[in-house]
Order: sequence, then C-alpha cells, then structure tokens
Amino acid sequence: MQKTSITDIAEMTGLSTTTVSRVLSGKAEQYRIGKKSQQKIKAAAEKLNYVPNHFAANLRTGKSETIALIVPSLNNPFFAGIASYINAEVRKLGYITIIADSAEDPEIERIAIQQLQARNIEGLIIAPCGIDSNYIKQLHDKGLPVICIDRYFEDLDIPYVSTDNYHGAFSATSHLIGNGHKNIVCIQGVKTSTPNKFRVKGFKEAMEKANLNTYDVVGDDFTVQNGYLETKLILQKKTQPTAIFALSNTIAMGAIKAIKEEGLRIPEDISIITFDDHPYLDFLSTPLTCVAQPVDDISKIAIKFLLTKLKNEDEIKTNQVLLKPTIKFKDSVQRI
Amino acid sequence: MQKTSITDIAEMTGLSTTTVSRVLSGKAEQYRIGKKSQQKIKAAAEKLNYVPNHFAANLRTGKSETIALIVPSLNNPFFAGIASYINAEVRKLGYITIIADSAEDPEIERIAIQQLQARNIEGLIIAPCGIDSNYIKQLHDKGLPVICIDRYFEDLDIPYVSTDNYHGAFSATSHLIGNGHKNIVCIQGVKTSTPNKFRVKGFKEAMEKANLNTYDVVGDDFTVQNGYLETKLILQKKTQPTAIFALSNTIAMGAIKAIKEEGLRIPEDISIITFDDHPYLDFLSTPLTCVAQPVDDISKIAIKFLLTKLKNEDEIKTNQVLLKPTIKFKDSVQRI
DNA sequence: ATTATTTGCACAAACGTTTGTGCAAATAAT
DNA sequence: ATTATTTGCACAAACGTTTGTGCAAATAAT
Repeated sequence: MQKTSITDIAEMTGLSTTTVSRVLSGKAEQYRIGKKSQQKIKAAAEKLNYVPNHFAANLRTGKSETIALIVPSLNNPFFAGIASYINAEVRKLGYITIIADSAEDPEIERIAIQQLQARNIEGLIIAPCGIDSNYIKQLHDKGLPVICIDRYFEDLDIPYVSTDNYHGAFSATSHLIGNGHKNIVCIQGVKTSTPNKFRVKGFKEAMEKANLNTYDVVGDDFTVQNGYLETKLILQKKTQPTAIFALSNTIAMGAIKAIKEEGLRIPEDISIITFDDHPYLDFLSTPLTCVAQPVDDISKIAIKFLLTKLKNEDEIKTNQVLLKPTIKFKDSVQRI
Repeated sequence: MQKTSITDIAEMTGLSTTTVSRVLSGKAEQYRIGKKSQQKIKAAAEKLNYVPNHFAANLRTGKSETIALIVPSLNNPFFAGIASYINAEVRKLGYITIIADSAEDPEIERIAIQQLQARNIEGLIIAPCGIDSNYIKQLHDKGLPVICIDRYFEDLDIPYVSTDNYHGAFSATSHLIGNGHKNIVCIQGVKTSTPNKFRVKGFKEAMEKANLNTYDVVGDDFTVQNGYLETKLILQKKTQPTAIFALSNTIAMGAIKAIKEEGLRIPEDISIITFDDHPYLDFLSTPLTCVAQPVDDISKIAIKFLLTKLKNEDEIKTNQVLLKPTIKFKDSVQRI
C-alpha cells in the first residue's frame, strides 16, 4: 500500500516539497506561491490520490488534533450517549476522538491514559473511575488540558462539568415524599464516585428534612445486575418500601426486572424514580419518572472548554461547572 | 508540556538512543544489550516519566496500530453495541479503534475515510452507508485490510460478515403466519442497504410461499421516527394489519409509540416482531419477539479477520460470512 | 601469545512533514 | 540605466523514533 507523499508530488511537478507542502496546507497565499504552481500541485495531488501523513505532520508540529474520552462503561447508556455526542461534535471541529472504556478499573484507566499520551492527545475528557487523582493531576499539571465530566475530584482544581447531583436527588426524593411516601429505599451505584456521593447526600437530607430518619441506602454499582439483586432483597423484607429511588437508569432497569418477577406493578404496588433519562424509558410498561441529566450540555461544555484551551483563547475563569438537572414526570410515582 | 524523549534518557544514562530504543521496545535480548544498561535505562525511563511517541515510531515503522470503525449511526443501539464491543476487543490486542459515524451520509463517510487514512489506519471495519463502493474498493485494492459488517456489496469481493438477513426475515414472517396472521405490514429501513434488501426479500418470499400475495412494505429509514410515522399511517387504514414486522429495533420503538398513542395493546390488538435484540426489549410493556443478530460474533469475526491479515498469517479463504440469527420468542405475537 | 568469537554498544540514515531563512529573477521606482 | 522592491520559490534542519551495519573491547579457543 505505497502511499504517495509530498515528495512524489514535488517530483511530478518539478517543484520543491516546501512549495508543495505550503500549497497543500493552504498556506499558498501566505508564502506567495504562484497561481500556476498552485494549480499544478493540486492537480498532481488529485491525480496521485494524495492523503497527507498526519503522523509526520504531527511529529513536526506537535499537533495531533486528537482528544481522548475515557468513560467507566460504554455499556451504560448515559456514557454511550456522551461518547456518541462528543465523537460527532469533536469531528466537526476537525479533531478526532479516541474513546476508551475503563470498565470501572483504575488500572485499565491508567494504562489507557498512557496509551493515549503516546498518541499525543491534545486534550482529555474523562469520567474518572478511581478515587486516586494522582496521575490525572499530573497530566493537568504538565499542561495537558483535562476536564472531568460526571465524576470529578472535589479537592482539586481540575476543571469539571457535571450535573448538580445533590440538587437532583433532593428534588426527586422530595417528589416522592410529597406524594406521601415515607418508606423509601435508595439503590446507589459506585460508592466512591462523586455523583453517587452527592445523590445519596441529597436523598438523605431530603428524607431528614421531612423527619423521615430511618431509610436504607443499598447497593454499590451502576449496573443492571446491582439494581436487580438489591431490589430482590428489598422485596424480601417484611415491611416493603413504597418507593425506590434508583441512582442510575441501569439500576432502574434491574429494579424493574426484579419487580416484574415478583409480580408487582409499578406504580400501584411500588413507585420508582430514577436518575438519567433515556429514549427507551418512554417505552417501558410504565414510563419512568426520572432526573434527566443535561447530557448534551455537559458534553458541549467539556468540548468547548478543551477547544478554547487548545486555541489559547482568553483564559477561562470558571472551570468547575454544575448543571441543573430536570425532573421528568411520568407514570411511575403513585400518590399514596 | 515538554515530553521526555529517548534522547533525554540517552543523555541521562550516557548511552545512545539506539540502545535506549532497543531496551524500551523490548528488543534488548535480540541486540544483546547488557543487563546493567538495561536497568539504567529502565530506571531513567521510569524517573523521567517517559511515554513513547507513537507518531514518531509510526513514521519510522509504518505501523499505526490503529484500526477504524465507521458505522452509519451510533444512535442506533445495534451499531452502538458493535462499536462498544469492537472498541474494547481491539484495545485488548494492543490496537486502538477510531470510531466514526457517517450519519447515513456517503459524503461524510468519504471524508471520514480520508481523515482516517491520514492517520495511517491499518485496517477498516465499515458498515457502508452508500451504494457507491468505489472508494472502499480502492482502499481494498490498495491493500488496506477492509471488512464490511452488516452492510456489504454483493457484487464485489470485499470481505464481509453479516447476519443471514434473508433467513431471519423469512423465519420471523413464517412465525407470524404460523400464528394465523395474514395481513402483515413490513416497515423497512434504508432501502438500498443490503440487510434491508434481504430482509424484505425474506418477508416477501415467506408471504408468497403462504399464498399471501397482498402485503405492504413501507418506510425508508432505520429510525424511531420512521417507525412511528409509518405505524401512524398504517393504523389509519380501513383494514388494519394484525401484525407488524419491524426491520430494526429503532423502527419497532417508533411503532410501539404510535400503537400506544392510538390506545392499542400489544399483542391483543396488534402483534409485532422486530429485527435486533436489545437488553431493553425485555423491559418494555410487552417484551418484543425479535430476530436477534449475533452482534458479538460479527464483531469478533471482523476483528479476527483484520488482525490475521495484519499479522500476515496464512491467507484466509472464506472471507464472506453470513451468520444465522436466532428468533427470541417473547410476548408480542398473538395467535389468532 | 596469537587468532577467532562473542558481547555490547554507537553511527547514521530514514520515515513524511513543516518552517525559518535566504536568494535569484522579475518587476517597479527613480 | 541604475537601484529598490516584490515575487516565487528552494535549502536545510528538525520533530522522535527504529534499524542495518560496523566496530571496538572482552572473552574464548588454539
């Protein structure tokens, strides 16, 4: 697969590689290359099917025009949506995204970061899976533009954009309470993750504000299976809760499965409210009331942040952003 | 962000870049580098936080260790699943995947291919969106390993791996007919795509084999909206069909939405069967009977094909593969 | 003690770009 | 007709690797 290089075009046109390079990279005017030469070069490039060697250019310029996205799980529709959106948007800007899935494993994440560094990424969007911020901080300190999404490090000044999880959870819980629910179980995800911590905090404080001081927070993973197992356990209990607050849509899916298996109905027998929206939620037996995160906005802000950093436009001041979620009321919460 | 290079390590250890390179790329034994030198180099690399410059290496070796995946729409869960799977598997093999979404637009696809070529991809997995196979054939002829998935070109010898769509559609239709359905409408996707053509063919032949010679095939896109609109139209008709055959899960989602809006029940009022499986299908009000494509197998075979080509292992003979789908019987088909 | 072999490494070129600089030739200004 | 300016381009170095080759120094064989 012998590729044609700038040298081939130089030979064909009798011009130098310098001139060819300048024409092909759109700097013809700047360097005053004659019209005729420009045309000859373009014609030759066309004819030889020239495709620039990005790696060679990058080696010279240091610009890879590549950004990286690392998420804990592409199987989670929330992250899949983000990945798809970022991938498309970044491409529009002439950059390329390399997507990595850390599978909630900090070691995989670390290796992925190394691989990505080797590919000279110019920026990193990451939903970090670990609590160890060390190597991410290193990147940031080295000057690589980094922005955390969804999950972040509270104590560091690494930029992030995420949902106001506390607020969302507080509102959702209050909605349940407002509908007469007193016995509510919260099924959580990865305990150490920032979103989870704030969601649990919001849940607890809403409960306590309503003087409901005995409640359960169970589970430990943002997966369907975790939602399923925990719900199974919940439904075994003598005094069943009247409502479940699932801290992700994957957890909610698991919960629904368990509830169906036990022959219970939503919301007649048990109410449910979940974090994350998803197109499919509307097609469920009972459309789920949910705390919708502004996925597109999160993605957009992350990209914008990176790009302005890359283009060295004026310093961005506020680089820690929390976006308000919106509660979408559907049919899964029963007034009791 | 001054990165450390092999030269820095050479200076630090007092050895040459040659030696450093050989140690760091695991060729120390081959070139008989002394143990002490090896250790010094490794220590220095560690200390200086050395990350190899992949681009420079690629420029020298011609190996980018990158493959590309182009799909028509990451919003389609079918392709999202494939993307996620391939991304993970390819990474395990030390390669990296660049994912592109052509948005069903041949022009975007063409540009994406160019961008990817510029990044020296070593292989391409593509679900081509166009009917013009020209530039894909060019790549193939140039020697770039290319494999089509899902969609392919019948008349070319470009390798592909896909589902036996004809068979799947024939079986699904027969299943409906076997349950007493005579008035069945098929909602199709992108008309020119191979899967669609074979699915429609399977549908038609199954109908005709049962002497049901009047049937409708409507629609033109693998989207929720297409499924929604066509179903709306179908339900306006005087003689409503007793069953709908949706040629993708996105189409099925749209159909369900329309059916719900009209206040009809599945399967009591209308049966439905769809192509594509998806975890969410089980959680729908009525779990959908579906023709499940072997997504993981398709991905696996595509990757394996590319990798053996890349490693120049013995020539692969059969490079056009059709995998049998399986029908998953759930609750959306009513015996009438 | 000489010769042959092995060990351990360095030289230098190359991959395909980009870019600062410089210099003829062509044109304009006097 | 001379000088000043502009036009149009080429030279050559550099980015960070890898690799064929060659050559001392160390060791082994005679």
